[in-house]
Amino acid sequence: MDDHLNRLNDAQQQSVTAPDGPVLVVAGAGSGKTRVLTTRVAWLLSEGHAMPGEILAFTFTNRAAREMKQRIAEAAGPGREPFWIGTFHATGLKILRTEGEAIGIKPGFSIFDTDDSKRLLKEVTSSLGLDSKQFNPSATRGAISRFKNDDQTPEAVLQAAAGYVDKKYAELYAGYEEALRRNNALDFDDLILRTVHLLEQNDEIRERYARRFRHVLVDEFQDTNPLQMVLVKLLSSWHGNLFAVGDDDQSIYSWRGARIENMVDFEQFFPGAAVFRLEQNYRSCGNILNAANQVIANNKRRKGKNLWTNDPAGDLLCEEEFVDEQDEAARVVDIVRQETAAGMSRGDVTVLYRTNAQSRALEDALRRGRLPYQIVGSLQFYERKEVRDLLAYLKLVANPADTVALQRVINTPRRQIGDTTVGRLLDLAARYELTPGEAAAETGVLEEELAPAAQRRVRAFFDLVTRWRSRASEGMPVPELLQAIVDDTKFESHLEQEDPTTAASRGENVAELVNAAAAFHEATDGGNLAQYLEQVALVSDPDTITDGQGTVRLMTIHTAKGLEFPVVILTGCEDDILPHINSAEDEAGLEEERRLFYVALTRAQKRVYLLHAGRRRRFGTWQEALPSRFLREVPDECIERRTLTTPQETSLWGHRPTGRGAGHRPRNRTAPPAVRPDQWGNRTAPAKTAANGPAESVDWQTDVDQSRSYYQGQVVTHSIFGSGVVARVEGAGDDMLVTVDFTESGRKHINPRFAPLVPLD
DNA sequence: GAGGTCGGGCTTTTT
DNA sequence: GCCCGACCTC
Repeated sequence: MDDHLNRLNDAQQQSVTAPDGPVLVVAGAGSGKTRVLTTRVAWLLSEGHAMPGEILAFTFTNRAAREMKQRIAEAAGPGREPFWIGTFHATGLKILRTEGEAIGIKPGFSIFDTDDSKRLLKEVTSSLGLDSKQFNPSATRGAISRFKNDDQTPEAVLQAAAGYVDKKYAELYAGYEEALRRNNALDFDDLILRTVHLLEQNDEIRERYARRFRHVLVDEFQDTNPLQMVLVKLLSSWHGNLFAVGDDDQSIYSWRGARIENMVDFEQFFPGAAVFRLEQNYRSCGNILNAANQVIANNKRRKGKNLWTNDPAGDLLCEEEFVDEQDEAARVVDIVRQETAAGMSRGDVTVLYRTNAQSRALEDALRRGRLPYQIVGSLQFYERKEVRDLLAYLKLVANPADTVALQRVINTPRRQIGDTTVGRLLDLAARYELTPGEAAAETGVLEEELAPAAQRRVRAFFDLVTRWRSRASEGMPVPELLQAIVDDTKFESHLEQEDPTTAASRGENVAELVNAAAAFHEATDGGNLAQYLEQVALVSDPDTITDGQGTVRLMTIHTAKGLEFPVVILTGCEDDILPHINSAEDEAGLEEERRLFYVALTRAQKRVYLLHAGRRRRFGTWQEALPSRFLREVPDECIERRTLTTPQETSLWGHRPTGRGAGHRPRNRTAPPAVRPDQWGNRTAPAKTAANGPAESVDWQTDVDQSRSYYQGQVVTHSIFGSGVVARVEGAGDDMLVTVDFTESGRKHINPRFAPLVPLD
């Protein structure tokens, strides 16, 4: 243990060994936050302050929980890791599974994810006679989520309702709660909300848990919402030992109800709290840290801190401007090649963006460039239709009351059971207060509304479900059950029939799902169906990040929080994207966007590229874009700026603000860049060598000379776009812009300095 | 009940 | 520019 303590700096040591009572550790980016948390737990254990079962730790992702467990095991020895380390949602669920009946939650309940909730809400909306366009389920779900996170009941919302819309939201909320109850389901927010209610309403249970947890620890405290705060208070109420770690500068979830005040006003919430500050950064080189510090200093609502490092200044940051998002994406491919040629592995390079929609152009370019990549988030494995369909079968097996799952699968694959039949079936079930399966099993019920053929088909379907259900209760392992469902439903031929072109890859996803279930079965030593579904419901994007060294990773800035990478490429550094157009109007929104930019910068250890384009496709139409205002907040001495602005180009894509860029250009023009000219000169050879070897290196000066020789009608190749004909050459030297009509990709504007154009003689 | 076509809306971030 | 849902026809 001493060994572990001695490796910490003073501030870290003091935090780790803080005496009982409330403790807040303000931990800047890269200041060893996780290390302090894990060492604190190991220290509590080794000093005899707590047994493993008496420690409760909250994280925001399963990945963080896993990492924490692992590190504690290293520090405290195997078998000593606490049992209660998990996300707020997983911990709430764990308590509800054992104690939920005290507040009327029936065993075997389902967890509804966002998609399930929206489907359910859609039904509720139309049953209230409302238009689901005006009250679209996404927006309604968001509103209900906010109500729940503020611990407001439907009745309270109704009382506070000012106008028509608010009143309808209250009705929808009430209807949605009722529908959840009928489906014996809880949504994400319920996992915390209901746990809070359970503990508030039941003195015995609250006391039992609060006494058990001698020490409660919370990671990413700046992201807690009011409800989570209440939960933390309840569970730490007996011993009063709360150890919270966070960074107000990294609070980026206010839209999800997070209250930065929980952290900023910590000492008011917990009088007598000890506060420690970690300001030494061990992650980023000096220039990156300097840039991040200067940017975040523009925020007014913060506790204020200044991160410092012993590390050298390192490379300058690079700002680069492109004509459009495709050029930007082509440059990303270029950078990856450059970095790998310089000794990085592809997994060391991470591409970040503000919105998921931006990933498309990047993916296209990476695919064309034959660079293996991994998208973390957006269309995740568990969001694919075929996967969700099969999971819905499992959900229905586990919870007969789950009508959302039922409607998903009753006619997938086709069973001649259409919307009319399903509607009648659900009506009957509701009328008799039975589950649809029970209604089908009852003699005489289906007969009331359904034609004989429909009765037969519905019964045949529930016969299948009942068979699977009894196998599950006999203890059939989840992977085998899943395989039985795939076989019994002839799922593979259903895929084939639905779309032959995608059947093969979707079939692989099915196989992958069975594999994943088998992995679960092994890892959990024969975990049951309910446990499997829980685990699947609570996976989040960051949980799926692998350490695969061979793939470039792409993700949103939100997803990247808490991670670090040697090289970060932040794309779309443009006003209306970062800061996002929907957040830029008020000061609070703008400050959160700035924190987002700050989070992106502070992920990087060695190098940062900040890319932006002059225009971008949005909803199929081009949209002009200006460089992000945050770029101007990065001090000139730590960044190398490469912008495209020349008079000629101004005419190319219409009105550009005059004067912008004038300050940067002389730096570029008068001399080769101050840093890494070798890297800027690196050029990737066209496709054939690019795929199998390191990039061919060309001297900077030679490259500039070579770039003078483009002429109209010349045939050239480009590593991404293939071959094409030069249509126009504008500018010269560093500012040259060549318009090329590519055979496959159409017209593109290329700056040969950024993207290699090789003449074909 | 199935399969096709058409039009509208979508893109902020997610446990 | 794409996806989903509404609507239409067989």
